[in-house]
Amino acid sequence: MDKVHLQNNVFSYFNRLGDEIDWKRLSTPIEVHLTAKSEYLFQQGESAERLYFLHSGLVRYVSVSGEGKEFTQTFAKGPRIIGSTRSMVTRSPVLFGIQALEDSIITSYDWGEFYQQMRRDNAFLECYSHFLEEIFILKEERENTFVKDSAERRYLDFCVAFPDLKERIPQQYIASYIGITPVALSRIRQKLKLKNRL
Amino acid sequence: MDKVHLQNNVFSYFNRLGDEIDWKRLSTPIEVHLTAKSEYLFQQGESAERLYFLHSGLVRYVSVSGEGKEFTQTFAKGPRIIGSTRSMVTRSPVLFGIQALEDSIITSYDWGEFYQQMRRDNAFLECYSHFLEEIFILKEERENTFVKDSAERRYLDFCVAFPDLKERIPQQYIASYIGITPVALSRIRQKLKLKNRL
DNA sequence: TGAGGGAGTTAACCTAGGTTAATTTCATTT
DNA sequence: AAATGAAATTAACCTAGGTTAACTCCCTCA
Repeated sequence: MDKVHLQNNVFSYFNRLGDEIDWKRLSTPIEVHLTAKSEYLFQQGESAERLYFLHSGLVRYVSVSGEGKEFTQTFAKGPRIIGSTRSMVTRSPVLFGIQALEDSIITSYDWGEFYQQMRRDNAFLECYSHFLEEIFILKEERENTFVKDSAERRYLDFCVAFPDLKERIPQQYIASYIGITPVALSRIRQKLKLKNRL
Repeated sequence: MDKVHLQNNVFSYFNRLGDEIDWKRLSTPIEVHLTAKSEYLFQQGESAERLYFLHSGLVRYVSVSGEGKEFTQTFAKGPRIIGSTRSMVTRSPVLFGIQALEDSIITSYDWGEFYQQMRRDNAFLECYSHFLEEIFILKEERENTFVKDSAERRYLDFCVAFPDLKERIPQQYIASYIGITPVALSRIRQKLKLKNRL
């Protein structure tokens, strides 16, 4: 599990989105983070101007409201880029923390350096914009779901979108992902159970 | 108001995000749309794989739920890029229509051709990714607002985010932007009025 | 073995916002 | 000036989900 090997994982992930990236440009050092279950990679409010890559494991993005209520923005399973685009780009504190739900292997680069070194590489930029397109589309879908759908519908959608996660993570996190309390989710599940009995 | 002039508007808008774009690459023809107040540039469900630019005027993005309820995703004032990133990128039907709230001058390019012609230009790609970063960040903020804030809070935020629009557009569209019914918005405004009397 | 302690369930009550419908206000057309 | 009609307000009633709290399962750890 050396750094070279991990770095190659990251490269091949990027290469899947658009090939011929000239990785020789990249000299900024990779950093390794081993984040154990329930620990935080970084906390809300810190500055996390790094490009993180989740090699293996499972995390959630959690943000806490002024009144202290937790809200799960999303879940992410490796292998996958993670982190806060907003914080990287605007050089401002992150609006959410990243918590490991299972032991996770994560690496990171300083985004400022990474971007400066790679931004003249056309293949990289194209790949970066495809990544942005993708996360934008997901956010747009999520916006729609909150406005148009009931909590019950959102729960059913969650079960389709993350079929394996339903068993793997505590129910309260699912509730906070669909934007309701654990109590309300329990009620909904109860109702669904009765409905399917008929 | 000839096409050359309009095209220059679009170019200089892009150039503000990142200069030195080589516009000589671009040969796909620009198209002009004059969309009168309350008319649609395109309707939900159509294919709108074009890069639109709103030169002047005001529009809203409207999507209609299965039950026939309207929801306003956002408002856009010219000059600004408009359209559906999702539809452009995934070549799928748009999930919302664009309706003019005031007479608007809009131009468009076929996105497939535009992108093919410009994608080798580093300055353009960089500028495109900055655009994507920006719209992603806005969506993320909007996601947060729906989960964490009350409708009253969202209304107050709207008034700050679009100070001029409060007077310019019908209240029902504001309601549908913050995700509530016109009746509920009216109630909230009433409550705020009383509160500020004290 | 048994004593926490967190996660989920259930029930009772509360509240924000939805629904329907009546009323008013204002803008446009004739 | 009258007539139409859409937009906003208000009131009465309803419902989804929040809040609090009691109760039950585990699971862990001593």
